Amino acid sequence: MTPTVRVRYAPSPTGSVHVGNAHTALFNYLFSRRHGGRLVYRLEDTDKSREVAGAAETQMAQLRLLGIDWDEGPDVGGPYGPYRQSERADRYQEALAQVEAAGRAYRCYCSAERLAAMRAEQAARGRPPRYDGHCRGLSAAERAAHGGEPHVLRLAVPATGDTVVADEIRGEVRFQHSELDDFVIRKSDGTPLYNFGVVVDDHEMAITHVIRGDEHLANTPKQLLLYDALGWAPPRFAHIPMLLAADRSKLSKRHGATALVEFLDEGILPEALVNYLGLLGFSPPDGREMLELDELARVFDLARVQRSAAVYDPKKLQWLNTRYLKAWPAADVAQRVRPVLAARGLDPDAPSDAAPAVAFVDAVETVRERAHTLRELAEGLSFLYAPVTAYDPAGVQKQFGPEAPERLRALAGSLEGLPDWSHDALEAHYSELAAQWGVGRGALIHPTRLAVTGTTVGPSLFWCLAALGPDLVLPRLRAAADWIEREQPAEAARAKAGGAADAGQQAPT
RNA sequence: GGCCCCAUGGUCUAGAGGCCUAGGACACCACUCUUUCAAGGUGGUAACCCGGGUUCGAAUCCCGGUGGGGCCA
Repeated sequence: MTPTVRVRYAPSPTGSVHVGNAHTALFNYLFSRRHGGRLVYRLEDTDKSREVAGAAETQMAQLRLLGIDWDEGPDVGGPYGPYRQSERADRYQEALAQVEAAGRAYRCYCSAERLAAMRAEQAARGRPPRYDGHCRGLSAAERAAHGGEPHVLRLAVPATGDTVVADEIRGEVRFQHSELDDFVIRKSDGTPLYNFGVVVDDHEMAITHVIRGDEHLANTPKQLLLYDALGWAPPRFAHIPMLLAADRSKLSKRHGATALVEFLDEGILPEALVNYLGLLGFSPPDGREMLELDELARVFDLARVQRSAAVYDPKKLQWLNTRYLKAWPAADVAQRVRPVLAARGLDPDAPSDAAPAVAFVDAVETVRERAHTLRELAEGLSFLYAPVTAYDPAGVQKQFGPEAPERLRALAGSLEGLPDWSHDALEAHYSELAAQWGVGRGALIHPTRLAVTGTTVGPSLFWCLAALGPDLVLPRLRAAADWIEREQPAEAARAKAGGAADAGQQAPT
């Protein structure tokens, strides 16, 4: 009878969710789902000085955005609560008293000065800083003499022997007791230290597997010693690789976007982010690259988790995102892009210009071909739902030469009566005009694109024209002609005078 | 500084002694497609950190070094 797998994710509410934390949360989630277990969300909110108001709620919301949810936690409750460390003070006190009563810990009255002097002396002799056990040897009488003086509680670590961490990923890691000192488990103000708190929480919440970042491996022997002192059976441990920045240093704010929301704001799909995170430090047996949350959960296996830290690469994330954008049904993508459009004041159902001739999903279907993010998709879509308010400057230099106004007007005129506004008909019409006017198609196509979309990039021009429809295209063509004359009167005048041998030259700036 | 972990191309990784003249993916480069930009297609550059062992045989096992990271202060 193997007990139900119970894992936990225990963040501090100090800010928004960071990719490293999301990675840890994800691995815990995957492991729990894979084994039909339970995921516990525990708030490590004892350090009130670092706590940020509202951060706990924000973090939970952000994780849920990724599709990661939990079975027990501060917001959903559960049979092993409370799930906030700040509400568990009495449990820590009980356990603290228990270790002390069992004689596994002792009070230390050493002053800060004595400790500092000791460390200085150790440093001078090139020794590692370590408590010398001064108060461990105190007699009952000496102890009594200290009475109620301020003190800390230290764990009495065995002088000899070792503690072995049987890590699920790294195998057996051995720590000599002589390397560990009698570490403090209760501060002079009575509060427990980190290592003590986790042990109590993990035990009382019946956690079976502690899956956490590699940086905790070195804390594990201390925790194991604590389990022993408390007479509790320890859980299993699995230390997963940390996430590193491109320069292989620990990920931090100064390395650009590391907060989950920053990616989401850029238009990365939560599904793509989860997929990417799932591939850092883990790879499925079949080598597939595109796996959504449920598929990852199906194949997740601690035995396939990498031991070395992983540098996280936004480029690959973007590649995955692009793949999702193309793979999903257009209607789904359309739903995702609506809020992004709304944030820019655009509503496909209520365009601020005349209504385009294309259905929204169809527009998404086409425009998504060249988008890497929802943001780019929204940008690519905007010419359909809002007037062109500016022209790409580089494009203006190239395409809006002195001859442009006349051509644009002529184009508008010839397009005016066109009975068929389909892609193919428009393309045929442009080919004809180009031949008739003795110019290359590009000389017509590029200025038109700039005039009707404001940019030099986008889907096939003929698709754009058909999508916009004559009601939008004709006025934009004429408006662009007017704009050019207004902005570059000298050139326009010269062209009109007929002496434009150097037509197409750059405008003086 | 002490202890611990880690080490396959720029990055994520496959590889659990012969299947490896080391595979895939991202990125990069070239070509191609083309009305633009992407996407796509094709091809290419690029790695087992170093040194010793063990073995008939090592990317794979052992030891040492180096490098990176973490923890403790």
